[in-house]
Amino acid sequence: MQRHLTTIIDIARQLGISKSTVSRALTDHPNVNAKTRQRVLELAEQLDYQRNQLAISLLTNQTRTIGILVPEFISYFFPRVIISAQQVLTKAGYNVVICQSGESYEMEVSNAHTLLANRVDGLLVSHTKETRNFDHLRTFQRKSIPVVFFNRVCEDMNVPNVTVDDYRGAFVAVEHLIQSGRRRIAHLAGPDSLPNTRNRLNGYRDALLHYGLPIEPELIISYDLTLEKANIYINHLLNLPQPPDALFTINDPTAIEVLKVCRSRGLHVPNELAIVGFSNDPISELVEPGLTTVVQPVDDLGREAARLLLNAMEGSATEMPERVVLPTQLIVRGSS
Amino acid sequence: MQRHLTTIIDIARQLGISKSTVSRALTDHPNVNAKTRQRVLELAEQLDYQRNQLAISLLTNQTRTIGILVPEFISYFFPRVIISAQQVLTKAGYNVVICQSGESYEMEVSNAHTLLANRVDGLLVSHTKETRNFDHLRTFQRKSIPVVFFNRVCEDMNVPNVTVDDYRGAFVAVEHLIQSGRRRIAHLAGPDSLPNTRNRLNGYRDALLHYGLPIEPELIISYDLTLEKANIYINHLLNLPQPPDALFTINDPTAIEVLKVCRSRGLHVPNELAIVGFSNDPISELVEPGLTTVVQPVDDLGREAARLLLNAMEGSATEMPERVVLPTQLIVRGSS
DNA sequence: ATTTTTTTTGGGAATGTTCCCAAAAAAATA
DNA sequence: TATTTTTTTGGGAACATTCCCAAAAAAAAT
Repeated sequence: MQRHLTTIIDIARQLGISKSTVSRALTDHPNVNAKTRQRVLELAEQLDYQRNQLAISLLTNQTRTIGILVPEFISYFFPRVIISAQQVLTKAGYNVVICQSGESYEMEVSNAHTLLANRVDGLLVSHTKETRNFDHLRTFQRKSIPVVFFNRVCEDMNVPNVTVDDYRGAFVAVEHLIQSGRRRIAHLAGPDSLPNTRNRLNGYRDALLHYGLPIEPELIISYDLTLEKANIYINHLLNLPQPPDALFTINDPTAIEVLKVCRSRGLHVPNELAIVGFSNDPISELVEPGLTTVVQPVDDLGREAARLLLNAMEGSATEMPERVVLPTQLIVRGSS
Repeated sequence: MQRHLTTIIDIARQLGISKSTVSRALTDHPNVNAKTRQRVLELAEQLDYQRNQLAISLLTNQTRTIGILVPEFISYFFPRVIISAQQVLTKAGYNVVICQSGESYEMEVSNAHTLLANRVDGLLVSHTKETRNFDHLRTFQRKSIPVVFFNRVCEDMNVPNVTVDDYRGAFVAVEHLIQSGRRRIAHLAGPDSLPNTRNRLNGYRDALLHYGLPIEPELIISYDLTLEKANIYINHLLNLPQPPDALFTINDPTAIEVLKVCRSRGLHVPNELAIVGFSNDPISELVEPGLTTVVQPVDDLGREAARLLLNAMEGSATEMPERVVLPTQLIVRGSS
């Protein structure tokens, strides 16, 4: 594997000039003779020279690369956020490296180390559902590499973050169910470790309280977001002596799973069971009946996260870290 | 931004030994006193030292990073392929950098340059629908950086590639429609620039020929994969004086779009129009009726692509480049 | 023609690491 | 104790680039 890529020195040698001059010609530095620049540019083109970003990064101590660390990107949510963040960052002249941890804490730590070793200039992160120890991310902070959380945030770390208004989204969703006459509203919640799970749960609780409905512990189940478990719990809820007349789920895939179970049990949606999801996956408008759900502004989320990171990297990081909460919105479809 | 990260030299100085010794201690080199190693390791931990991968890569001329270049990753397909490729590559000790070009040729070229400047050791690529000139990828070849195509391949370039059996998949899909009594089978095809579009089109044609059915040019429409266009063409087909009784589409999202149009026009599926998609998106089993489709072995695709790349990077690249074609399979659901 | 100014060029340090070679220290042998 | 062998250490080159400073060349001014 003795491939040799053209360097600035090769060009200098062939032209009988110094590497400094070549460097200047290649970097649009003013102090270079027009004709010399021309010759350099031509030879560079001819040898298809490609500047070695590694050497430059080593020297300047910045890579102009930012890392994005997400738990997964199969679902619709993260890819969309990443794309919109990437647009902003690319425009600002940064490269983007994406790592996904497959919801595994171990993988997340390993990815964090890789990004650190590769000297990213900043980090955008949404942690796994398993993550409880944030040392691997604090390391970035300690080395003063800006970190911004989005969607899944660690409130203990004193860094900027962007979330959607999970509490309000959940409140409005449950309020809608109550106002359409439901009285036994179950909630299939996510893992307790995630702040947005907790916020949605609080929204659910407060909506019930606000309308004078009892909070029944047997109607609240938190689970690990795997569809197998979802299935078990959905059936468990429907088999209760007093089954719920509505089900509010932590996300749309779960709600779709509920829809499938109802279909297989011959339960009519929404007459016998109303369903409300969360996130407005594209699937939610394709199923029959359409799924009532809470919209998360995915594009804004990515854009804002990128903006906060750029601020932190380029601006003064002394102020109180900015925390953005984006509004959510209920979309009512056939399932409720 | 004068952050200084701990280096091997800081450790050496604090311990009053040379950087060579520190380096040895840190890299598990045998020629180092056990006690010295211990001291180095402890201090490294304490200062949370992180080796600078840039410096190492510069020195060794390999980054142990491989680039994955895809047109998009919103759809289900690419994320899945990437994840399975990533698993293989991670296990082999490589980092993975993912770039998405948003189906834009310009962005693809720019991404290719970035990856080259960052000195990736290998490239996994599925090009955009706009890509007709492959110079930006040939550059890798010229610099003897292994390239492997997957799914969307450039047959002119003499590199390994992995595809699914698009021809056979399409043939079997259309055969199934014919055998269930359809006679006017339309095909909504992808852009001509993509080989898999062409292969699927050939499969469609040959199936018709094989069963003695005429090929009607008015029933074959290629389009650019945007859903807005899909909508227009679907309506166009259904408005024909002699509308089709079946529609075979280039992919599942398109087929779902057909389903939606049928729903809004009150057309019964499959009685009045049978629909067959391609790729077995998870959505396809959630819609009503379930979508008949052709399964692409996404995980195998990623795994094989990674394997071929590892071969090319580590093995002898002299032989004829390997080309893998993975089998497809028809899944019949309610839409046909 | 000489001096001053401007433009253009070259040399060398610096970035953080590994690896080779020589030197020093320690251990083993005579 | 002296010599040989083994273990451990240090010094410096190399990787590709940028940037500073000085030197050379060219142009302008006297």
